Amino acid sequence: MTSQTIPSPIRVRFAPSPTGNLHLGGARTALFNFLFARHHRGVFLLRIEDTDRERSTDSAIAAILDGMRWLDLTWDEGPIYQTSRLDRYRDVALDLMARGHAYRCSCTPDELEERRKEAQAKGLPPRYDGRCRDRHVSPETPHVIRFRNTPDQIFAFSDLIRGPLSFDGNLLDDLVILRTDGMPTYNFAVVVDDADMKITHVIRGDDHINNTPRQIAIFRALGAEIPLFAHLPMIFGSDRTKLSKRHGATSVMAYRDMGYLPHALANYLVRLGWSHKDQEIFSREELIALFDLDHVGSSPSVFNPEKLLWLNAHYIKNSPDAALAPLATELLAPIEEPLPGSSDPDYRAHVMGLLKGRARTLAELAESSHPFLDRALTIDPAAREKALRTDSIPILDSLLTALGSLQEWNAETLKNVFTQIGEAQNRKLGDLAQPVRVALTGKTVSPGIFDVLILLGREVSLTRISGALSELRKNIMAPSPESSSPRKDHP
RNA sequence: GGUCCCAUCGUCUAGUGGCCUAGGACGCUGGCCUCUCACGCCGGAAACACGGGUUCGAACCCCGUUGGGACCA
Repeated sequence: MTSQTIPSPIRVRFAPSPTGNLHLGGARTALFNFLFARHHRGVFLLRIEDTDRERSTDSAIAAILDGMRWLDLTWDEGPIYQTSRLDRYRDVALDLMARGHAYRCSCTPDELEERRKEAQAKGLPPRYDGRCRDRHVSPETPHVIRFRNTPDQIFAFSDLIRGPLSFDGNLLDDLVILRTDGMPTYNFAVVVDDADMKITHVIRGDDHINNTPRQIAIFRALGAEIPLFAHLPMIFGSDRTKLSKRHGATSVMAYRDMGYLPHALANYLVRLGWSHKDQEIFSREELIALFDLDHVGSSPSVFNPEKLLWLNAHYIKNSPDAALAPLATELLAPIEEPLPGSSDPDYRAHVMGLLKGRARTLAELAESSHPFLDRALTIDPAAREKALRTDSIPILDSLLTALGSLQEWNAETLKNVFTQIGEAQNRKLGDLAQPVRVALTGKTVSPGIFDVLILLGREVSLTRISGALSELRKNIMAPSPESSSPRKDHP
């Protein structure tokens, strides 16, 4: 709403519960908060909501921080741990009680459960009946502290994404704010924190929409400034239910391990819900310059791994070769015997330059670079079947001889050799290139054949071609099966 | 069950009453390029959930229906 004044400076927060990895939905919420803060030159703070001691773990905290760092979502304040603020929650609860906004309740869980069942049996909503509201409960008896809900209140607010929303306060019951063990409940801790931390905009998942009226009630009782709310729609899996492991990897770090670039993921995530005209590709700077809440949509979106893959391929293609090399190296399968010179950064960058155009992930990039780094070559059986057949013997044989006597090993001389032999044997370039490609790389797919020959160099190229040749000849000598029958295994 | 949210191609979305015989992107698909695979380029199929209003005019505003979803229990 343009009529609302935007407080300045803007302060936002990302407040995950450390019960698992940073997942895609959380990452997008963090990203939106981050971009909003940067765009408005505000403050982005990170708060760890770890009051659920049963489910919170240190490893989850570490995983969330790792995910945030990997995505380069730097926070300005925090991480602030709710468990370090327990005294504060208790003080506020006591203060609320002193001012009549809260009261002690000694109803036991069993009693509550029994009354809930009764109410349901009578067709009544299963709410707390307010039994302890005006009863004196001594601080010595085990008790919780409940918030005293004021009747006949209307909770109306204008969601920055959805517009005006209103809730009937009579439907709210007296929620517990402090448990028997002194731990604050979720809605209470959030409000105390947001008030204390002077949060101006609460940007969070819309699974919290129904919590908002209760939270506003507490803000009011506290006499605190009520922040503006922006509820982001959910991210669904392909079956339009909440994204979960069933839909594939959901943790941000799993995408790193699969060879995704952090900015590719960020670019993908930001377009889930937010848009800027027809633009799909955004640099980080553009995102900060362009992002705002007014173009965030209100309907849920379905996670589409194919599009993420496309974006990742785009960013790989546009990354500097030298930057790619160390990233791909992390995902590289073990090398048996390094090719001479293959650890040289310039050589590695050169390999990346030739391969990055056809890789969609860093993992694919690593996989396709293996033949250029390891002397030991694994030939893909399907590739062998397709391109290394008996009729490629004369081709490889002449090529080997001609290449072996070459004075200069460069694109021009290599091309000449292929052209001459092609003409002599009445074969097209493709007929020659494919067997050579498989002999050199073990795959039917590779960069241009002359690029491969040059990259590998004379010695390795000739060795691999003659290796393939003798392998073929061995097969033809053996009591060979028909060409259509399964290939014999090689020792 | 109660409360709340949502609804444009399969998917992400543009669209804020006339510019819409609805645009872009992923995916799919036909072709070009070509030593393979990609990239790139050119083309194609593909959507305003339904019904009522409001209006000279509705994808856009209102109501309802249907369908999804979330939260609480």
